[in-house]
Amino acid sequence: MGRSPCCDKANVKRGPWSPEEDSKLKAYIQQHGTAGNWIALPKKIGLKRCGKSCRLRWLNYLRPNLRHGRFSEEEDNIICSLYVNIGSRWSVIAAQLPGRTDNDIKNHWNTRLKKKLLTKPTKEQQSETRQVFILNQKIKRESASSMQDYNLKEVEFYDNNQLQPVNANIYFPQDELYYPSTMNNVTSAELTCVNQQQEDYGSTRISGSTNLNSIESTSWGDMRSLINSPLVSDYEGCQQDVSFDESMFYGMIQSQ
DNA sequence: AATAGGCTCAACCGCCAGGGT
DNA sequence: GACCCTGGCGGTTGAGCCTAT
Repeated sequence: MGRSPCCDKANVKRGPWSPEEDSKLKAYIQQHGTAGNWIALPKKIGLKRCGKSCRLRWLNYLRPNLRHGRFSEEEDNIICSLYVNIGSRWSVIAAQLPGRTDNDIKNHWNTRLKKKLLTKPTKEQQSETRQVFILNQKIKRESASSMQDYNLKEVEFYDNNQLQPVNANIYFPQDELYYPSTMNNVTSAELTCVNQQQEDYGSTRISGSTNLNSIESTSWGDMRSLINSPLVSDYEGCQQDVSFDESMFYGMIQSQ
């Protein structure tokens, strides 16, 4: 015997909600709340809708302080970072983006971000990306160039379990913006500390290459561990920055 | 102008966990 | 412990819109 349905499907209306249904539901919930029982709600209001449908309509469309419309670049970055870390736990991701629903984020990911981030670049694009990066690294190292040569991209690393943000700075080559979506492909990284007190940016750098494969998994959480490693944290008085070995850029996606 | 194919997103489906009996 | 009910969640669908031909 199968499980019993949550409502009598023959007698409930399905499909898009009418403005009248919306206003009935909204007015009732704003006045009385849900009383912790969605299933009983439509009967009380006089709606021929399934309780689950009412709940979804309220959560995704009618409740106050919802934001619809285009996602900002910052929101995209947060979604991507969290997706890399925790996967398709849309409700957890939505909790980090006030005003956005899990359904909105899921749709946005499935229709736009997934394609944008998971499309493999052509070999030509990879080669071009690599050359640009090498060139910028060369400029950075040899001429002790100022920070204007690089776009500062502030990224929040999230702990795998607790979702506590840890701030770090990443410098991307000028005019190049990369999404950290393919960090799972990373094989090595260079951690760099930069002392802001020194004019010569390059000469104060300490660095150490670390093979991320030697750690259990390659995730932003592990990047956090690296940042907090003795190599970096023992170097007092320095600003913590992270730069990447060129091999990390293989497979990364260049934004428009 | 007509039409096919792609895209978006609201809504639905079904599974699971947790609480109550 | 078994069963039922409900809320919550992620995956999927399909109607309507958009765009290219």
